Amino acid sequence: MKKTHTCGELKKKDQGATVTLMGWVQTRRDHGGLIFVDLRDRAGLTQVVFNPETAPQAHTEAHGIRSEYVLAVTGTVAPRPSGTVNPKLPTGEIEVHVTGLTILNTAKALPFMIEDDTDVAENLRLKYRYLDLRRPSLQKILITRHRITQTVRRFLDQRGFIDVETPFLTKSTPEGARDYLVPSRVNPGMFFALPQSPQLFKQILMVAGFERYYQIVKCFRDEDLRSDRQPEFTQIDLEMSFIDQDEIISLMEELLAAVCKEVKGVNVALPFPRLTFREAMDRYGSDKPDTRFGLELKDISDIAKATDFKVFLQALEPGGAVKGFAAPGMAVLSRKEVDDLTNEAKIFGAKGLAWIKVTDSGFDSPIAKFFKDGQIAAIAARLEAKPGDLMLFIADSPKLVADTLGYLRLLVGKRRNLIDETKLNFLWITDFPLVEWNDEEGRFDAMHHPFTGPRDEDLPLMESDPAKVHAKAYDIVLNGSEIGGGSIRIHRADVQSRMFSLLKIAEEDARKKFGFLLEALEYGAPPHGGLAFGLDRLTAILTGTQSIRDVIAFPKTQKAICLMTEAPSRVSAAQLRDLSIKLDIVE
RNA sequence: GGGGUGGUAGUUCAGCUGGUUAGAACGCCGGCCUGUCACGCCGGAGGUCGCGGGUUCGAGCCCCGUCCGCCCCGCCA
Repeated sequence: MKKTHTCGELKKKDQGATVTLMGWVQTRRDHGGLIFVDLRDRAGLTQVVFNPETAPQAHTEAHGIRSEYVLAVTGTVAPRPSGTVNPKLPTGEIEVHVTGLTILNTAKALPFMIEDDTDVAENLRLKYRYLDLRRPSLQKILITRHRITQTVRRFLDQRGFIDVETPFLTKSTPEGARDYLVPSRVNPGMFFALPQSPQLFKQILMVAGFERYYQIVKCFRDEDLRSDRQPEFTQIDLEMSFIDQDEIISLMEELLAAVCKEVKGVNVALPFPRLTFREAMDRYGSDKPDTRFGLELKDISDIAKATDFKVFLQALEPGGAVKGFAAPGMAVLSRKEVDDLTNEAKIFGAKGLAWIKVTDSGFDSPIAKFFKDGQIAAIAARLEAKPGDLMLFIADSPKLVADTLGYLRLLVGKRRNLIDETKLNFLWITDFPLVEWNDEEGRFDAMHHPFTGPRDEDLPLMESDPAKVHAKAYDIVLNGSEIGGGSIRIHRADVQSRMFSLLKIAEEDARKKFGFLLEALEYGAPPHGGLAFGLDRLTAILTGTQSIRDVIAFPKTQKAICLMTEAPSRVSAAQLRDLSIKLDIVE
């Protein structure tokens, strides 16, 4: 017996046809006489009918059917009697009058129901992931993910990119995130690392002359999880030779446009807007701003300096900033609600949240007494605040001000429903600093990674004023999420060694860690650069889901555990012995 | 490492100020039902109140510890 159709495709025009469907029992409605079963497969639902008069044997067998039994049914497609058409189902005009039933498998009573609008605890969903994944909404997401990767592969193939696999068992590099380590049995005491990204390999492929490389590939980072971070995640990774930043950016815009066209049917406008890192931080307090709404931050340090408000004055002294924005319509907030906002600000280490309500008659604020005539009005003008608005201010170091206000801006945007969820706002962030100061270590760290090229015009500053050097690095942001990033790489060994000395990485250490790349750069490395997209995040945004766990078939919990397989787990003493590993755990 | 939040029937939840036998809905099981699609009607079973300790005459409820899920800070590009 073979299935002839899916459960999602039969229509009125198929009436009279003899068909065989195979699928799962969504629901059974037993009327004593007639039995209705909604049969489900990945394509949809079809109602099949067991009639005791026309098919007594099948009807008798159908009594034993339960939810999620796996059935093969053969029967005739018939239009539904008038008045019983179900407009909610694509197949709702027809039903299948069953003549033959085979129960292919039974199912135990389920831990939860297979339906889209479920609110089952996520730990149960993850334990029984195979049941969770039966839900059409999750299947739809994974199918969309498939369509995204297919579109990407087609596009990149057409543009001359070669799919090359790179090793998963590779070399640990202490920079960046923590590595997942894999012990080498045949080399006792030695470890591979799972790649945080194929970064070095794709550069080597450029040296090898592949010119255009791509890979849709798993990456591994042993850091704490978030709703948009899994320990293993997928990158659309690519690298090109003989190109500059603008060429990569416009090609990637075409790629993203093709993806949006395919999965959303939307023609996104090209080119995408660009902001420099500086401008993004100044205006939005974030290097991945959500530009679907306004509420831009304004610097009021100059006005604050002239007030008598000690909190502002003390923050400004050591090079701090006072910034704020106007939260529309939030002047009605109670004292408690404003206190709640203050507590949100404190998450980021803010010592407090200054606020001024703008009313029809003037201003209302506990700090008003510290301001001289006209100062509050000047601030309100700067923030373009209107009566009914609540002006919010943070005074602290520039980084803390940006982090806190960037977060509050998002919070207000969400609470005031200012975000148009139908928008797809792509945005490039460019001109990142090459390095950032690491106070704890007392040296500069690479902002992107140590192979990112400095802007040509900034090269002379690498030794004299490193903080002022800009990188040929770019991030792509979609609706406030960083969905990708890349850079033009350093392809000359002399620039690379200046970079290492700037980062206080000794020549010898550099040789030990990535000598193979440095050596490769000495054998005719072409100028090259690339980018990697976070496929999981991109898919999450395009499918409108909150957590990337929903776009990964078998995700891990916040403790990096797979509840279905119960990985990670203990291993046998023999396995450890093979690997020359002794555990040091207090039981 | 830290902050927040949740954990009571298979599931989602309610459970008052600590007080008799821990409830509801859905699901499940049995019976009835020939046009349902949230089928309907009747009946029934089902509880380690996450786990451990403490306070108390008495704990689902209070205290301490601990485990797990989720959100976040740190971390991570």
